[in-house]
Amino acid sequence: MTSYRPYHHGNLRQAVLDEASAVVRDRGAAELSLREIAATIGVTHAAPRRYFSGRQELLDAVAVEGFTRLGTRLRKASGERDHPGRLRAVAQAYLDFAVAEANLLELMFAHKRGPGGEAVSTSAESAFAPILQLFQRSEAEGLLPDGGAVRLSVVFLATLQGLAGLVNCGVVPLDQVSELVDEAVARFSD
Amino acid sequence: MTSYRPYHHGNLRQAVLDEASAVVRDRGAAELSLREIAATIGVTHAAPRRYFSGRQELLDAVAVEGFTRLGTRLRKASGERDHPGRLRAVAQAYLDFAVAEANLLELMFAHKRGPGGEAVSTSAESAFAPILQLFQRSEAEGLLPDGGAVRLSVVFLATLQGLAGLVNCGVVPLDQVSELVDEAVARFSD
DNA sequence: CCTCAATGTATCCGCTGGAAACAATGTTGT
DNA sequence: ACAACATTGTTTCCAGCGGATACATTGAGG
Repeated sequence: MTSYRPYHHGNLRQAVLDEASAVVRDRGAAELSLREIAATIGVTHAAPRRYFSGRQELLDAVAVEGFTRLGTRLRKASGERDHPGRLRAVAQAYLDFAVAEANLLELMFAHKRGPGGEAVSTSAESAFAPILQLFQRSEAEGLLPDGGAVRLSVVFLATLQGLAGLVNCGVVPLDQVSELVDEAVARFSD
Repeated sequence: MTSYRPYHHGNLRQAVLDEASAVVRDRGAAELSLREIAATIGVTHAAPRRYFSGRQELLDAVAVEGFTRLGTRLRKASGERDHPGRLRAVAQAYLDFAVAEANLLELMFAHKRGPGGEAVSTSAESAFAPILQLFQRSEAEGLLPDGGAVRLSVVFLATLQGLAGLVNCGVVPLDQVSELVDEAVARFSD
């Protein structure tokens, strides 16, 4: 007997978002097709439009979800005892995420965004907050020269994101990540 | 009198490549359409296929051209006298390029590549060679602690590329780039 | 001149994002 | 209980895309 499928899905928005995330993870944002996602869920290609006004908006939502998950990981990692330990843990968490979710990271840092793309920017700032707080705390504890915690945190973040990008586009081999992370941490530990 | 258009274009490959570069620069790689490019040049949409077997191959060619231009700029900038000066000049050149060619940079560092994508990787390595040489030279001149010039240069490059990414995706405002570059250079000057 | 390779054209395919009119289903007020 | 309304999914259309193939035009070499 065929399972009965009601006219209303009940949770289409989340189903579409989940499927979109899966497609991005497995094949990248460029391969994402609204029609394919709808077909996978078992719904007409016009149905998802009730929740996402277009392709770009769906991609933005996937990016926001990505930043939320990244932020959670960074926050968990920023609780080590000493300054270099915190940097190391955060850097490791960042690159673990970046390598495991290469396609998602590319989407998250994509230049292009739809109307309402501010949501992506604010979710990005939230995700990066733990890094800023880490430097501010270390500064307050006297583990760092006074002043410029914001600047330092941004440059540190840039280093992590840059490493992630170089790894994911093939310039840096995976087996060198660990020693490069060590070098990066050393640059921000004095 | 209407200019006579011969059956054979004479330089179609270059014309397609130039137009593709212009589209990427102005609207981003995602907006690039083979048909539109062909129409702009005044040729059938199937004609460019004689030179680029598909869309991805054309994008790869645009990326290679981008790395070539970036490499030229970096090489020119790496001729300053002292180590911090060289870092500063290279960093400035990198971010100038990144900001002016945001869409192109995104394509250059894109995860996805077609068959024959090794050409992109090798052109990237060539472009980055000046940065590696810069650190090796500084090390040889005793301006840097011995060992790890390769690691240092990769992490420095990552910092630059990361800053570029953060600026281009809107996380870092343009008017903070200069002071962030200073901070980054300071991290690699001891 | 004739042949042949190179280059551009014409035409077809399936797929995509998007828009609009329509149908089925819940919900709410009386 | 029932009518009016809002929500949600369907159907049907469109133009554009990348790609493939068969064909026409051109130029180069024997």
